[in-house]
Amino acid sequence: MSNPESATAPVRRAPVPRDRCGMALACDMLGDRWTMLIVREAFYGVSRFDDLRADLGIPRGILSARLKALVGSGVLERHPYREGSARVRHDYRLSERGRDLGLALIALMQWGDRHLQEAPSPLRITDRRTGAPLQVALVTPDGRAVAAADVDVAAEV
Amino acid sequence: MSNPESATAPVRRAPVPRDRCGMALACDMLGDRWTMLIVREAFYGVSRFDDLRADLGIPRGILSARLKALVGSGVLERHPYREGSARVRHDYRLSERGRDLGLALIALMQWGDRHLQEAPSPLRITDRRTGAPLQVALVTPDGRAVAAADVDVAAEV
DNA sequence: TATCTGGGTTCGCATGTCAAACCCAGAGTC
DNA sequence: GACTCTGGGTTTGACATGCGAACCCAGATA
Repeated sequence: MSNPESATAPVRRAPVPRDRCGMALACDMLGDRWTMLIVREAFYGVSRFDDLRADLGIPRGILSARLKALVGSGVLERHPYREGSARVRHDYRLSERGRDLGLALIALMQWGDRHLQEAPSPLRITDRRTGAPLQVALVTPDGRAVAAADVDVAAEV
Repeated sequence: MSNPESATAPVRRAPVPRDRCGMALACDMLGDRWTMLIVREAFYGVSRFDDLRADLGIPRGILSARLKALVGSGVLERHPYREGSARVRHDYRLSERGRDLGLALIALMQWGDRHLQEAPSPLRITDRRTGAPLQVALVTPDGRAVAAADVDVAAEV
């Protein structure tokens, strides 16, 4: 990514205002200690209140509030289900919008695996057809990966 | 991404424990209201305490603490600089590790741009050689993008 | 000597987080 | 038809963290 070390004038302001930057908006929505972890669980398929609670060790009140927010912002959907003759209950599953977050989560995971961990993660992300391991990268519209050195980031005027 | 809608037994536990999941570790490090936004500013090249403060509207004490943590975890580096004859000061710039977070940030940005915003972001991420717009995707080792439907996610035993 | 500026630290109050206790609907049980 | 169990919550009150405003400090400038 273009990051001139040269001693030009320092950047004083982000080129994109916060309220028009998708990343900043995403951070506002996902940026707290639990929300990302809840989405991660949902991504793994954990969908029930008590399972989430047990798996994450999150307080009930916080989990309740975060789930409400995630449903409200369309990342999770609340689905009714019944198990045998039990009464109807609800679980929380990724919506289309939530599933689309997968790439960002994987990118974060691969970064964490590279930099924050000694042992490699036990999670394998592969091409279903060939079994080849997959990595997050920037690609051109015809699907070719581009080296970091060839990536240009610039704000439109 | 493989997300079976079928009525199989629900997943009760994440397949990867939190202390061995790069994503969870990354969330522990970056998961609060400000840290990601600070990294975003650094990514844009904003590097000085007061510029960060003005741009983000973050309280001084919090900014100071977050910068310390980010330097401590090796995402930012504190560099001395001097401007003209002024005394030596310090600014905060992405380290190699921090620069490597770029992909995850871009993934998050593109998700936010797609789902959280009406107007497209003014930020253009392009191939320096051809000018083609770039997108985050999963690629095989030889650099070919793989469609989401062909991606398989599974934990090793 | 006084002042300005970048880069902080220190305050006291407001807000958020937490664990534990409580609630509640319906199914099974006696 | 009272009792209890279970999933999925809400309430409560102590504690931690966040916040803005005020203060500090070093060196350059006036």
